[in-house]
Amino acid sequence: MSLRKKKVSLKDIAQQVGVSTALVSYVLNNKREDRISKEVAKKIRSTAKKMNYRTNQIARSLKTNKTATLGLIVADISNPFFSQLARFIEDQAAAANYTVIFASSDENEQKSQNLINVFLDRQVDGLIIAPAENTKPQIRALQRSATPFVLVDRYFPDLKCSYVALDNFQAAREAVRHLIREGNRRIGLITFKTSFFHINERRNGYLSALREAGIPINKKWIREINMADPAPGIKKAVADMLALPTRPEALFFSTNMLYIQGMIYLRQQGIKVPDEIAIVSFDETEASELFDVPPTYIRQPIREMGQQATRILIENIERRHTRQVHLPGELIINTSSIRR
Amino acid sequence: MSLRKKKVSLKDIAQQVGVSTALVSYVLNNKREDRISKEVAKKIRSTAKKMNYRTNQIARSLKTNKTATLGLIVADISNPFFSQLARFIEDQAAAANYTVIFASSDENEQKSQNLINVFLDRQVDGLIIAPAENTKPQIRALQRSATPFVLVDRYFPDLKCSYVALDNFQAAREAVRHLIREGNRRIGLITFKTSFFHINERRNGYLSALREAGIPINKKWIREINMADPAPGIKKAVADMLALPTRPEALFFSTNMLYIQGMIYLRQQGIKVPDEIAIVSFDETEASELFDVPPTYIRQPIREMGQQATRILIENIERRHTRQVHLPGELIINTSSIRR
DNA sequence: AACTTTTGTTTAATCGATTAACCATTATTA
DNA sequence: TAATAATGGTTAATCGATTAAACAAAAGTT
Repeated sequence: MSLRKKKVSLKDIAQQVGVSTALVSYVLNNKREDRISKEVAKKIRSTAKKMNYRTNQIARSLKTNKTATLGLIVADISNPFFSQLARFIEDQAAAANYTVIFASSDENEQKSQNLINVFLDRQVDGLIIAPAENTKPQIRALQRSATPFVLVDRYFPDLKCSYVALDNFQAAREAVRHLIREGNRRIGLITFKTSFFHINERRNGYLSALREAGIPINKKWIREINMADPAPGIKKAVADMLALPTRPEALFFSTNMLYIQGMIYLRQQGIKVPDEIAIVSFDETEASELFDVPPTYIRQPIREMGQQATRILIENIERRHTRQVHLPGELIINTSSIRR
Repeated sequence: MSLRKKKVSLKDIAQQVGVSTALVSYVLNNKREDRISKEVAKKIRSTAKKMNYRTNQIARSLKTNKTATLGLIVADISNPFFSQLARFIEDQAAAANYTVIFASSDENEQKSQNLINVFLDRQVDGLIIAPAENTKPQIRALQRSATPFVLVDRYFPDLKCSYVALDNFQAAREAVRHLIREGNRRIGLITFKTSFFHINERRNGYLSALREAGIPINKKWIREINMADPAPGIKKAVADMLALPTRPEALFFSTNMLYIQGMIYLRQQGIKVPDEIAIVSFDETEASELFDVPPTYIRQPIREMGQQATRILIENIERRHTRQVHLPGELIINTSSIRR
């Protein structure tokens, strides 16, 4: 039930020491060190410490017009990909003396707009955004604002702004090429029905790999799952494919979530991977450990993605320019795609 | 390569409309509505909109001494328990017009102290903290500061401060009572070796349930895993117990992580759950779906935890007082603990 | 001795919004 | 009609830190 204690300000220290606030400010910020007597500096520092002084960042920000804060908006914080990404971004930002404040748009357009506004109101120095679906107009509006930003993981190809993303096309093509090299010709694709560019690039990579190998595209082997309630869709998609007269020998899942749900179903049905069907997917999670076969998958360079996005943003803040980065995925080959 | 545009301020609007900044402020904050002519108010609002004005929260905060921001420090954002918790806290805070800025201490003492400092420097109105191990001194110091805070999930019983946590003792006791009711008498415990009060309460609940049933405690059935690198420890603990001449008929895992790793091992060894060994654990994750038997577990009321913590904090901010809340866990009974 | 530098510090404006107190007008009332 | 109240607004101080510019005193230079 203690009364609210007032925080110590520069003024308090100045009074205590018997100098002006200006001097205190100079000392505590290590400015004009040549012009300040050692003893006074020492005294100021020690009283600041004694009085437990901490800079009021709000006041500093108002004057300097900098907050040393980056805003991070991820699409879904409950997705391990994003929580890892957030962590790397935080670390990289901290190394450059920035704090990250972050929030999740939960793949929701309205929430995304709110968050952008909240962050702008708080005068963040810059934004890192993994944009939710259909938020292109929001990003376009952001371009007209004063605040630097970088997209990450997802982007809009016709929007000229900075971003860091996986080269999804080449990653997916690599994955499917691998399946082809392993002797599979009937290769199914399970992906989301979406306007997301990055997801559709995965499909394009799949198609490209088939075409270059001269394998005809079979529409029955391509299934697009509704994002709203994917679980039953995935089950049905896999079931349908397995029931085809010419069933695929291999499946490419375009996201980890699709893969997990697909595997759960395959296991329920007692279908042996890779003997009856070979599998390649995206990303790793601790869940994969629970299936008996170690998965072949595309590993995204999450750390690098976070680091680059942060670095580019900070560069942007200090000196305006845009930069687009495509990072390569790495195909990690494991049992799930290799038949002996 | 556009030049940084200056943001629109109250002054700009005032000049445009030809009134004082005070008036603009009153209008935009809906204050003194009775004393302001409708037309002027309308004009101010429309020009504000036209000029795309957004309040500079930094300036407002400096004057009002409020940031409308809560700081949330979780122990490990990659843990789904915490990412869910974060989400509920965010929602609840948003409903009360607070923004949450959050960060993860990664169970690291030093990082925790840094984050507390960073948040205090930014003048958050209050803090919600899931404290890392050995951070009691930090929390004690926080008590002496001006900033209200609430602990969540974890707390220090000898520290008189607000917190919201599960009643871990009773939850664990309930779980073990259930195993006893199901006819098990040889019940093993796999837990962490830690100074965390909440984890040790789970052990106490286990002991209490055995005692009240008159079952003697067997130290060989209690294993404490090193938190630093748990996976091999868990494996060994389970293996050792299974190798005992009188092996337990049931196992109580005190955290979800222990449960997952334990199950992986049991599956590898081809041990049937619950026929050969009954299992009860803590928390649910999507991973549980991947084991064939639906788990019996203690469900924590995460939403309520987040909501209450937020509500109590905001109350704290507005009118100082402390409050301790213990929430009950709910035992969800499933196949993993029921032998037919 | 008169002038210039250097040294150590202070003054005061500023960032943008808030808000108590004040000031004109224009009704209203006695 | 004079005093009072209501109406619609403005003035100016303030939050706490930053920083260019000014200033006084001491030290150096010619």
